[in-house]
Amino acid sequence: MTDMPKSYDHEATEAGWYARWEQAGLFTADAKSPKPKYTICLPPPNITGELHMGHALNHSLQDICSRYRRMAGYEVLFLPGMDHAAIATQNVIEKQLAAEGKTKEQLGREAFQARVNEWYAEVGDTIARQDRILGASLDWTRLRFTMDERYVRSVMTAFVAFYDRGWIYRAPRIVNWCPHDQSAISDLEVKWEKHHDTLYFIRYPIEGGGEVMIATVRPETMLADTGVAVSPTDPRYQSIIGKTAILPLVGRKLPIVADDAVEKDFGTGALKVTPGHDAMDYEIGQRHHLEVINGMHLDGRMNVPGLPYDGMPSLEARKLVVGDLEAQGFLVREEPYTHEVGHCDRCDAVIEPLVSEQWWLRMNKMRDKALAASADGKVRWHPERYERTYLDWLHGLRDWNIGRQLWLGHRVPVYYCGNGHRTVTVERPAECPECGNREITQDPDVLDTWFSSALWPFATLGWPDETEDLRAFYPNDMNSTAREIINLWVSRMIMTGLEFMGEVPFSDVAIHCQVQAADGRRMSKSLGTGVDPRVEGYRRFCNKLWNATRLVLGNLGDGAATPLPEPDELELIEDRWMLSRLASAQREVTDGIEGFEFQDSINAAYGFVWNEFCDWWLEAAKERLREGDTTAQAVAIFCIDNLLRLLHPFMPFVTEELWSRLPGERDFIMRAPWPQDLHRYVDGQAEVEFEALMQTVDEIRSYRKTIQGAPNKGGAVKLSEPAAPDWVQALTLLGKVAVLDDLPPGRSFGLSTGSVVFPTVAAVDPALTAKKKADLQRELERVTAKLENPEFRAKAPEAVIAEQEARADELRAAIDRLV
RNA sequence: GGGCGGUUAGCUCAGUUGGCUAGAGCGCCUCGCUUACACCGAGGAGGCCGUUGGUUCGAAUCCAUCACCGCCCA
Repeated sequence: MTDMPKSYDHEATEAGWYARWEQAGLFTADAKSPKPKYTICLPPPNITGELHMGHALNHSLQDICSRYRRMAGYEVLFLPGMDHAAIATQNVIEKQLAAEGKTKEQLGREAFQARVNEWYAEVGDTIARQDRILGASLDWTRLRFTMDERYVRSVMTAFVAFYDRGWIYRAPRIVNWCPHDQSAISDLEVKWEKHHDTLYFIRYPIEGGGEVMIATVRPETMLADTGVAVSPTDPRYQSIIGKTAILPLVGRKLPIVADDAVEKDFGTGALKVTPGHDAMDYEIGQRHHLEVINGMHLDGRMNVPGLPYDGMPSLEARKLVVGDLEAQGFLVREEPYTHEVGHCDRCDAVIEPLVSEQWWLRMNKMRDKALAASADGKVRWHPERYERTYLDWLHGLRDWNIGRQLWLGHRVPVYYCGNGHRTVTVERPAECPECGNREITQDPDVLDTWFSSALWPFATLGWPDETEDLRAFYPNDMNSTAREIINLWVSRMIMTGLEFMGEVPFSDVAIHCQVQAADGRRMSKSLGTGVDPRVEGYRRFCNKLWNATRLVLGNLGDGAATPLPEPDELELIEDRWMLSRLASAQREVTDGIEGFEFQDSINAAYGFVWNEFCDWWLEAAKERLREGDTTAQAVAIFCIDNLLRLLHPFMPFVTEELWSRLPGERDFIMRAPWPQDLHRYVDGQAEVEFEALMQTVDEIRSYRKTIQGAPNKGGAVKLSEPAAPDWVQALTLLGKVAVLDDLPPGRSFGLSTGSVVFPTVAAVDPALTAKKKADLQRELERVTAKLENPEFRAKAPEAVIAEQEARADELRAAIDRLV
């Protein structure tokens, strides 16, 4: 028969295929190919650990698109890569060191970097292995890492280009400071958490008499206060605007100013202004020319020389400050207070807003281009609603703090000579171009990791060099990402792509749902859910596919070469129906992929294979296959050939394995053309007729089950119309009945196409019949009521009315049959 | 505080422009080891589609309100 095992063994069959694909160079893109190009640059996973289920899903989605496009005739580049993820990696390594009782400072920069390199190598291998297990058809000959020499050069080039445009500048600003990482981080890297704190009410005396009460959750920051602000429309405070308050514990004079930013309803309506340690206060301070005092060191300890709190961690200082305020009579009361506190996304430390010198990138020009590109429809979002997320963020976009004070990352290409001249060049200068001084030092700051990621779609292809790859594969076609990455990454790629390449980096952005897929297996919601059930559903489906193929191959004999008959040569209703359904499945699967509705694709393919090909056609054609009927063989092979190709993007391994077992010379399935030209097999009449047959079979099966202790075969059917030979054959096999002209005695039931008799004396469960009848009658009443409503008749479309009338007739007939 | 999404069968979710007789997979119940598959086949049970209103001949689908959950951004 066949050498195929009885069930599909994933491990045995999958292990070899990836290596064979790779060896055959099937994933290697040819930049010289005359075919149309299709490019996806894989979002580079952070080299911080193994891939998780979100990656698996995302990589799979991109692989589906890549494999589909290859089969559809495109030259596909699916480019793999990894991201150095400076701040995240630094944290990972620091945690490892901490577990060993060490710190990075003890190690020193060089040893730390060596340790990081080891880590990159190890994790990089793991990630690549996982992608191979997943089956992702990535072009490993083009693997990129954001710390590769060439990539670093791209990053430096971009920095210098921005600098030369005058968009990069260094300035003090209030930033989100992570005291643990000792670095500024961007707004997007701050996560907000609810904290239960205390709101302290403190009175500040006013020069010349009186006082003003403020409320704060961070009393220690008052040591850096330089003003008091009230709302200009607050009647309570009109009289004190312009006066001067005296800062308790310190004695500093604080101008009292009026500013719209002050919320009258919060606290006392009077705000202590600490421009050095609060973003909003900083803005108020700018507007009123208040002094900026830096009250904190970069490690989070207080910087208040001359005061007893100097050098204390902030929380300790807070206690002491509150105690002193109380002792000196300035503290009025305390209230419990819940508010949102910023934490570092990477290390969870509480963020301290503070003023620091940073590198900034001016975004307004790039922002405007990105907005225009969106308005012109150059980038399409799937689902569409995410375009708004992108646009909203762009509209409120401010200059980007691209500097970080980390040990890891791309060091900014900014050099200073001994005389203090600044040079910004891709390569380290040997001497100062201005004064010839040879004492050159590089700025210690590194770049935000997203700065380098923003260049991904073209830096991976060799930019700034005009490489063959860059010409062939830019712009990319699709970018697939999780929605929380839209602003961090996608928006920035669009901006840099427009700026440096003059074109959007990709035409479509697919935002995948946050559904988790289990490691190592391609899956979707339609194949079951949850982690284990999913793997389970996928496994079952593979097995079903395996066995359907096994059945066909086991009965093939010598008839394998029979060509598929033309549509008008097909005699049997089930064959015509089957090929018509195949054409329809091809359409749905294709439309689903093209339209970024992958779920629809998978559903269509799954439903076709299981519920149509296996459950109906194979069951009806089994007998013919056993007898060596060459038409049945041809239809079977044709269907399997096509459905394997339709499934290949979703299930690369099992389809490749089964394809290789089909008769004839077989190249790799992933090089086979995508199924097409099936339209001529569409046969609406065959579908209607076969559906009637399926309904008849359903009725027979259902009646059989209502008879207590009924055998699962036997019985006789008489059709009301003269029986066509192909109906007789199909009914006999599917309904397990004899089709006769004269029914024998027995228990008789009405069918929509005739009647059926079972040779039994056993009783029919009366409760079952009664319930069925009641359901039908209730339904009939509803339909009748609708039809008797004159407004329905007057206003509903003709087709709907006709539909309801037909429905009523059907219900009446069904009720009659039950009697 | 602003924005977005979700709330449908025990679980996880589909339901396109309102016409639904509300579906799927898993789970559950009954029957069946029929020579592709028990990783299977057959039959079934199970839902006032989160709340309250509104528009409409007709609402899971449109509008409004509320409730709870989640995410993003301030």
